[in-house]
Amino acid sequence: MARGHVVTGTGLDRVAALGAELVPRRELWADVSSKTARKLVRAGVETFATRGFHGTSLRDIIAGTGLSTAALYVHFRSKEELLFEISHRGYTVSVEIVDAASAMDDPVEALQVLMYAFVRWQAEHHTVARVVFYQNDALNAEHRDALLVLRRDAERKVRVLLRRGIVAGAFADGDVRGIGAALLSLGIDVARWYGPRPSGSPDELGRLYSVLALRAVGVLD
Amino acid sequence: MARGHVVTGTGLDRVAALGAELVPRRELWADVSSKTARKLVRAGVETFATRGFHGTSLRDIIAGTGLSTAALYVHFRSKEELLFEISHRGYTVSVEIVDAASAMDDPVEALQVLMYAFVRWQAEHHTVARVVFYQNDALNAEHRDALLVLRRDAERKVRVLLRRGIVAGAFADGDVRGIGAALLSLGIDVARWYGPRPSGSPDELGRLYSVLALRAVGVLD
DNA sequence: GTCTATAGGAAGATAGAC
DNA sequence: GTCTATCTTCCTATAGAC
Repeated sequence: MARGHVVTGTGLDRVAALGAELVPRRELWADVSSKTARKLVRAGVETFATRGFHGTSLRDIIAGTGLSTAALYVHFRSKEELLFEISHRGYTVSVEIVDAASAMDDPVEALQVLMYAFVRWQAEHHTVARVVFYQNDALNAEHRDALLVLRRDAERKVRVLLRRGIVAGAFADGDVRGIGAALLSLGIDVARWYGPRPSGSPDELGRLYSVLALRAVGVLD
Repeated sequence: MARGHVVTGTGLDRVAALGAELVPRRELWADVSSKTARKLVRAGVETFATRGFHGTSLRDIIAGTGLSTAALYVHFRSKEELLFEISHRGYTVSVEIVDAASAMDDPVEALQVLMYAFVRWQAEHHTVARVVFYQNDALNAEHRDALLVLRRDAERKVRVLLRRGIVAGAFADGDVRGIGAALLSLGIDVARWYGPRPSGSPDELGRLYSVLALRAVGVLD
């Protein structure tokens, strides 16, 4: 590539190292109440991701778990609540990544690390992410609203970071709302297309997207 | 903004004018065989977009059309075929936009016009686009494969354009496959978030994204 | 081409035994 | 906490009259 430190890679190793720290390594479903509930959550993720919430029956979910459909109701109030459990966890992770990256001093580095960590997580957990970001319409109003709060929070924090970069003279002045939305959009959409035969590893994708993020904000180098 | 002709807007009016010509103005469902079939297609678009294919019943579709569920089977072999009719049209439009833009001489202008036209179409027809790009899993294997051919075609043509820009010395050398995917990803995802209360008009969004496309390829200016 | 009526099956959720 | 059995509702698709 041609343009300065943005793409020569020296900085990218550092971004990848810092970003990798922000990607939660703890078992994703550690907070789920019981072992059986976790089994159902994992089965729900797989089936919801491939057939969608409405395309998935209880019998699809329990297939392979050795459980009955009735067992689900011991651990969740409904099929919809199982979906919410999954979605809420995903949104929480996203907000945590945005928070941790935003806490960094240098806005340039913060933006790169944010994008790297988010995209890497989306790629590594693309099955989970597909459910988290593409099945919101199947939730009831209360649950949908709860996630909307988290989403708005993440969006706002990205805009704050962008403004910080502009004030610091690191990013070009511009449409903060539009560019912020585009950056998150880019990251979320990874879950849609990143499939079983991906064109690059989560790390490689994170590196590329961290560069694209800098270019999008018109980093002045 | 700060960096040269890319963002100062002089060129953007020209991009918008050229791009607007590529956005099909013909009635989207003009090719659908009969008036009643068109009515069903339109109803299908609305319901599939809000509740998804599997979340939509035949009774949801026909509600408000004055037709019965049986009427649908006169015009389509199944609910799935109705979805395919919609999806196929959307993919066709996308390929047409990519084709028309790719035919332009200057790769910089071609890329901008491509992004402008595609994003503007996605925003203007976000209801249709939601169905086209987010319900493919509900199609049968044969229909899914037919769309995959069109999708691959569009992806390949975008990569050809990117390489043309690199060879011409207009774009920075780089990860053509990854950046091409990211550009399409950015455009497609508009359909997911562009809702009833959008933050900008389709034209404004197209302009912004045409600038982001240039930045993504590292236009050397 | 449209309707009413319905077949035939699968859906989400619950009852009650263990 | 888990099961089997089942309730009730809703689903896609078809039959047959007009």
